[in-house]
Amino acid sequence: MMTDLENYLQTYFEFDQADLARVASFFKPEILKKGDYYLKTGKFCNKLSFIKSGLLRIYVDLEDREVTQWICTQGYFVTDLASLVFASPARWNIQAMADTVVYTIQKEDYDRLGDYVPKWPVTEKLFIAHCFTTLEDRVFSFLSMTAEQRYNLLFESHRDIFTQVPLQYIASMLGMTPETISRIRRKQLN
Amino acid sequence: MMTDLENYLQTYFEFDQADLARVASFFKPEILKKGDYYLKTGKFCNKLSFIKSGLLRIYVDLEDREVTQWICTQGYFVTDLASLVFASPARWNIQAMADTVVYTIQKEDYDRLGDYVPKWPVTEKLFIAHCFTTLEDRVFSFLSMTAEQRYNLLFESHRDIFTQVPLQYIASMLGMTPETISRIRRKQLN
DNA sequence: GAACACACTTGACCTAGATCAAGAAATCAA
DNA sequence: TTGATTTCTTGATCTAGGTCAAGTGTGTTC
Repeated sequence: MMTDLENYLQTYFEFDQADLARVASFFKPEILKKGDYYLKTGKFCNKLSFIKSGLLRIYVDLEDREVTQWICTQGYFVTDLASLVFASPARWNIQAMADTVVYTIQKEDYDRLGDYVPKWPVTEKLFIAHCFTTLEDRVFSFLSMTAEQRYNLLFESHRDIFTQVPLQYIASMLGMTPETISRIRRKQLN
Repeated sequence: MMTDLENYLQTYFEFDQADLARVASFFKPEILKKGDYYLKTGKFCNKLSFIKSGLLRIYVDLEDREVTQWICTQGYFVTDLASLVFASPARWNIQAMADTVVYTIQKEDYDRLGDYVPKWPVTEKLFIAHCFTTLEDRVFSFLSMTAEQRYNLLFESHRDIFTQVPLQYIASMLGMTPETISRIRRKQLN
């Protein structure tokens, strides 16, 4: 029987069944209630998690407002990569927006995955490179698209976010205001 | 005697002298004249280069304009990571904006660096993670900063670009127009 | 089923930054 | 040196999207 996690790992990585099980075995379930923090700015992020259900918001507090950097949903990984990899203080807050279940691997296990699974280092590189590419696209969207185009792009690719998350957070991660999204929506109803 | 490349590798990576020389030995000089293309959209990027001198512009052609994604200067690496790592068609054009010398490693050697330098896979991961973090900051700048703030940030961190590159390209990579930069400059002279 | 808290919409107005057009400067070419 | 190009600045105007404020749902809670 395959867990969600193994199933997900398989779609991303070319592991055989044994490696799959080996990697997955290091992840332990962790439960977050709505409002709980997975990570707070300034702490060290010593874990990486796969989201089984629920959703997490990555954001930063500024003096006068907060900025949502991304919302992580079911089937994706979440961590503060810079903090995990470089052992630097976390830049982001990560908070559950609903009751959430994640599978978590601790940094000490994460750092030793390569000892157990020879393919791990290459796989990990591919994974991080994939994340890099995603961010490249996101930068490009700010350089080349209007608010409406960015909204449509997100809506097509992450429809699940829109059904579960208050508009203000979606707007923030798109670099616009909730009012603007509201107007885009009305316009699209003709 | 250390080459620029070895020197640079050393500042980023914790290689000993032997590994440094081993990695550097795979890089061969390549000369680009102003206007030459390092890479064109749709081709496969089968190399990674370190810029010894000169500068390269990464950009995309849209129907009605072009968008500059980044300008790479002396002392940095350049490639299309997605194309190199996933063997996908390049998304970007990369063109020399001045006579440029780079040290280039071919994909076949790059893919085998781990065989010669055991530390390579970990090092490479750290490097790509660092690039990821840089892009995260860039996304954040679009979510949280005004045109003037983004301009100042780039000016502080990459002053060399401003002395060598026409304004229109800098403006594009900042997501604003050349006129806006011109006005920001005047304002800052009081 | 009031009263309250949130989320979302809508309108009126405002502003950062874009667009367009015309000049200055600087750079290059011969 | 002079003309030709390209780059940069400046002004006038416009507009996408922001801000502010007032509704309108739609749950929740007691």
